[in-house]
Amino acid sequence: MTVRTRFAPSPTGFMHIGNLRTGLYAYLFARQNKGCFILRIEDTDQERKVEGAVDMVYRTLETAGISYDEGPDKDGGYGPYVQTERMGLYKQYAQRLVELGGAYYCFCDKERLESLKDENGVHTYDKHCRDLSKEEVARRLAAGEPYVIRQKVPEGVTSEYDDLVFGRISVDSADIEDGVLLKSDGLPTYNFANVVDDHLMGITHVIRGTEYLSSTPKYNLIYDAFGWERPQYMHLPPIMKDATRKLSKRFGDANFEDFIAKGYLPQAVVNYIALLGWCPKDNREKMTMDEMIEAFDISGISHSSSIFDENKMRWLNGEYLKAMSAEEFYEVALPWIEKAIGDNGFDKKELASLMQTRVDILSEIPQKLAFLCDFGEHDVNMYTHQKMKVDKDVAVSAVRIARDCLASLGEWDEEHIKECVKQGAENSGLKGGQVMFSMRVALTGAAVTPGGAIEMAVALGKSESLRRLAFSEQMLLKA
RNA sequence: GCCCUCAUGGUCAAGCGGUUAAGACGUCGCCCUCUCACGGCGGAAUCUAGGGUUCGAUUCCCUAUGGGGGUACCA
Repeated sequence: MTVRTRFAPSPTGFMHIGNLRTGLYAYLFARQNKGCFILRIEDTDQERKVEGAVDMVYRTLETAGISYDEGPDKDGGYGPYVQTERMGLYKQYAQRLVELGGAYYCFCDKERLESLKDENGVHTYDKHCRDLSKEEVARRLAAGEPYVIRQKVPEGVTSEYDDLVFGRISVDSADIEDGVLLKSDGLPTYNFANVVDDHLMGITHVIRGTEYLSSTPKYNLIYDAFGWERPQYMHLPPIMKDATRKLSKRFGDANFEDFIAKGYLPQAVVNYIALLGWCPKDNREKMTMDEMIEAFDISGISHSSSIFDENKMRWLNGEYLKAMSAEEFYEVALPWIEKAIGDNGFDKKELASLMQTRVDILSEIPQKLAFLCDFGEHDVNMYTHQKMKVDKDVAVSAVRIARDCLASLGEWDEEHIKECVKQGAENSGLKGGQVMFSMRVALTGAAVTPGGAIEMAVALGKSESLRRLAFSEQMLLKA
């Protein structure tokens, strides 16, 4: 039998990491088993619906590299794939379930339900309408009384199933309420819509969060009442923001698109979230999508929740950046480099190579390149380096030496500048390091720079370098 | 309250009756070094508690504690 899994997000805002991970696992599992991965939009909650959220689901899946075989825009014969477009179905199936003895009409009003609450404010339906006679139901229906359709949970049984990750889950039917399947407005509750849709779409493996772990026995009873084959279940522990709070849509940073905007690579984010709650047999961490499909296995899925750690995701992103070829990195870094240098004619390729080992996420680039456009008076204390025996006075001569020898230099590249400065240092009796150090600070006006003196000189170009050296020399003299 | 479920360093985690309890992030120290990175080396840091079972429990069972979820005409 072909494996069919589905991802069923609600379009209620952006897609956070936890949601995406659920979709990712469903995708990995389907691909690994040469099965089908289906996208279904669960938009029955009109009140929480957010404009444009459906498009965002498409966009997110696409940039994350998760492709689906069937979905609203990709009919596979099991459509429609948007719940609001399936509305007619549910009432029909609910009525059929009544006929099959798995559900019943209920005419209880809000007040009566309200009065059922116990001291904890929890109410359990007392099955008041469960045994209404056929005639009475027909009569009240004909009279136009408002009604809901409730699940008729069998009494005195234990509903069990074997979850693929958590093992056997069993719940006593006494603990299962006769819940509403079809609301008084004729629309289905999630519980019911899900069962009907999953069955009709031929879903073989239901993959979703643990919030459904303990209600799954209840859903299984519906499958049973219909005489439908139950699917397999794979419940996934939640991703937490900290020890006690789940990641929520309000925790803005958990938004996939925000991470991309912050300069994370989609594949790095996807790789990281795959690792939250799953560990491959060989403990690998950096994996391509194909490698994940290959390595994915249920036994490696964790049973406990895990805390989202952006720190580690940063590191992983840095690994991806460092593993890129110079050209690839240049391409992704370019927008950020341009942001940093504006219209100035610096060599962007050069700058990119400076940045590649120095950033974990692309958004760090502008700050690290700030020295290119921001130069002027700076603190002379930066010229002090005890270990190397550099102080303000040594720095003045060092900077002058550098300026003198570089002024007449023809070829402005790493090799020539290096040779030139080395020679200048030798002739003057200063140590190479002393000149380099002073020159680097004089060129940038910064204590911390993304590279050494030579690299800074190359990045700045000849005329700008000489201008800055002269400026710093004067500044030191005056100090 | 009741039901389901989880519990290894700060974090992600391996482990599945006998281990010096892996690895990674972070952190600290050292090396490299003109600063910062990169790279290399090294350190500190973990089995929630109490009972069982067993020759032997991190591992199996029970209980407690703590966390998460459910208990809706939300999903």
